[in-house]
Amino acid sequence: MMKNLPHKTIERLSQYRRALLICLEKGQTHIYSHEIAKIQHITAVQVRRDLMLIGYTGTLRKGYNVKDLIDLIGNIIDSTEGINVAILGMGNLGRALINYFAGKRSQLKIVAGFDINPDKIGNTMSGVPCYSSEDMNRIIKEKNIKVGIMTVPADFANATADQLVKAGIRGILNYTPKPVNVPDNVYLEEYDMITSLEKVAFFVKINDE
Amino acid sequence: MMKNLPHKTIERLSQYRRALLICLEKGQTHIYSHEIAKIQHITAVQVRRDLMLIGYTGTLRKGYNVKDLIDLIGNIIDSTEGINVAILGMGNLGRALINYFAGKRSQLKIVAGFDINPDKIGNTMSGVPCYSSEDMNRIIKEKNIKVGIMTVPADFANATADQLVKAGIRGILNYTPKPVNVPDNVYLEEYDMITSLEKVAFFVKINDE
DNA sequence: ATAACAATGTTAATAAATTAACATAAAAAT
DNA sequence: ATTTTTATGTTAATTTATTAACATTGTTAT
Ligand SMILES: NC(=O)c1ccc[n+]([C@@H]2O[C@H](COP(=O)([O-])OP(=O)(O)OC[C@H]3O[C@@H](n4cnc5c(N)ncnc54)[C@H](O)[C@@H]3O)[C@@H](O)[C@H]2O)c1
Ligand SMILES: NC(=O)c1ccc[n+]([C@@H]2O[C@H](COP(=O)([O-])OP(=O)(O)OC[C@H]3O[C@@H](n4cnc5c(N)ncnc54)[C@H](O)[C@@H]3O)[C@@H](O)[C@H]2O)c1
Repeated sequence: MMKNLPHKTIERLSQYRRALLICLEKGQTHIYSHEIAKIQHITAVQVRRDLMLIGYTGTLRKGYNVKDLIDLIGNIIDSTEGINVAILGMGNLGRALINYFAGKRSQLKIVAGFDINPDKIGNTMSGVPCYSSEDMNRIIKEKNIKVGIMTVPADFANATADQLVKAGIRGILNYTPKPVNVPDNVYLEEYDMITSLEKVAFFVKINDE
Repeated sequence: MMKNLPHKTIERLSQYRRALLICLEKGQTHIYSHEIAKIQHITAVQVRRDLMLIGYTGTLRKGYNVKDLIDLIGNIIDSTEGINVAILGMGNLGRALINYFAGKRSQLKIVAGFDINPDKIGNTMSGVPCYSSEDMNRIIKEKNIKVGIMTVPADFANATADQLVKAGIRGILNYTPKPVNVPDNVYLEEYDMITSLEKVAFFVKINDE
C-alpha cells in the first residue's frame, strides 16, 4: 500500500509535515492548500494532488486539519516501529547533523556514531555514543540500525559503504562527495552541497544574461 | 546560450565534473559514457544525452577526453569572473561548509561570513572573515557577493533572507528548515537533511514490505 | 431565496525527464 | 578483406511530473 507514490511526492510530504508542525506549534488548526503551496513555493494544485494520492480529504472551505494531516503523513512515510540511524564519521558535519537531529523526529533516532579517532571513541555527543568503526558490524546488528549517514572523509567513502552493507544496513545517505556503490537492496541517496551551490550560481549567471 | 538546459542536466553536469576531477587526478585521460554512468548510478544514454545537449563530442571508441570535458562543463556552468559567496550564520553547519569549500572550487569563493555573536565577529575561520550581520548590506555590495548560504537558526531565516534581498543578493541556498520568500529575480534553492533522511527511511520501509 | 464566491477533488492535457531504438563508424577479430 | 564488436550521437517512444480545466459544494453576500 502506498508503494507507488511518486518520489517527488514523498519529498514533498516530508516538507509539508515540516511546515505543518510549525503551524501546529503556532496553534493553527486548519490550513488551505494554497497556504501550504505558498510556503513550499509550489502550486495549490500540486498540494491537492499529493494529498489526493495519499487519500486525505479536507473540509470544503475550511481547508485541511493540521493535526490530522500531520498524523496521516506520518502513517504514510514513517515506519511504525521507528528507524534507528547511525552517523559514520563524527567530524564537523557529523557533529552538526547530530546536533540538528537531536530530539527532532522521534521516528528517526540516531542511536550510534562511528569514528576511527581514539579521542572520539567512547565519548558521547549530544547523547549519541561514539563507537570504533571496527565494531560497526556488531553494533549495527545489536542496535538494529537500518540507515547510515556517511560523513567520513571522501577517501573512506567506499570502504565505509562496504562495511555498512556487510553489516546489513538497508539505506545509506551519503554526504561524501564520492559516489559509492551498493547492492540493489540497499537504498542509496547522495547529496553534495557543491552541486547545490553550483546550480544556484548557474541560474544566477543565466539570469544576468 | 545554454539557457534551456534542463535543471536536472545542470545538476548532473556538476556531478560529472566532480567525478571527472577525481579521474584527472588519477591520471586518467579518457572515459566512456558507461563509466561515468556507473559512478553516478545512472544510464550511459543519460550521460550521452546530457553531453549532446552541451554540444560535446567524444571520440568514437575512445570515449571522452577527461580534461576537455571538465573545461567544457566549466564553460557552461561557471561564470567567467567567478562568483563570490557569503555564509550567513557561522555555527556548526556554517563552519563545516566553510571547511568543506575551502580551496575546492576557485569559481565559487566564500569571501565573507556573517554572525551576531560578538565572540565570532572579527575573527576568521579557515581564512573567511566573520562580519557583523549589521554590516551585511555594506559588505555584500563592497565585496560583490552574489550568492548567500543560509545557516542561521530557523527563527532568523526570514529576517536574514530579507536582509540579503535588500542587499541585492542574486541567489540563496537555504539550509534552514524554514522555507523563505524571495522575489522572482532571486534564485532560491532549499535543502533539508531531514527530508533526505525521511526519504531514505521511507524506501527502506517500502522495501521491507 | 438566490447568486456569487471560494474552496476541494479529480480528470484531462501538457511539459519535463528518461529510456529505447537505431544509424554510424572506428577498432579488433577472423 | 570482411565481419564482429563496441562505442558515440540522435531521434522516437515512454514514463514521470506538473499544470490546467472543471465539476462539486458549503459559505457568504445580496
Ligand atoms: N563539512 C561540510 O560541510 C561538508 C559538506 C559536504 C560534504 N562533506 C563531506 O563530508 C565528509 C566529512 O566532512 P567533515 O567536514 O565532517 O570532515 P571531518 O574531517 O571534520 O570529519 C571526518 C570524521 O571522520 C572520521 N573518520 C575518518 N576515517 C573514518 C573511518 N574509516 N570510519 C569512521 N570515521 C572515520 C574522522 O576521524 C573525523 O572525525 C567529507 O567527505 C566531506 O567532504 C562535508
Ligand atoms: N547542523 C546541521 O546539520 C543542520 C542541518 C540542516 C540544517 N541545519 C540548520 O542550519 C541552521 C544552523 O545550524 P547549526 O547547527 O549551524 O546551528 P548553530 O546554532 O551552531 O549556528 C547558528 C549560528 O548563527 C548565528 N546567528 C544567529 N542569529 C543570527 C543572525 N540573525 N544573523 C547571522 N547569524 C546569526 C549564531 O550566532 C550561530 O553562530 C539551523 O537553522 C539548522 O536548523 C543544520
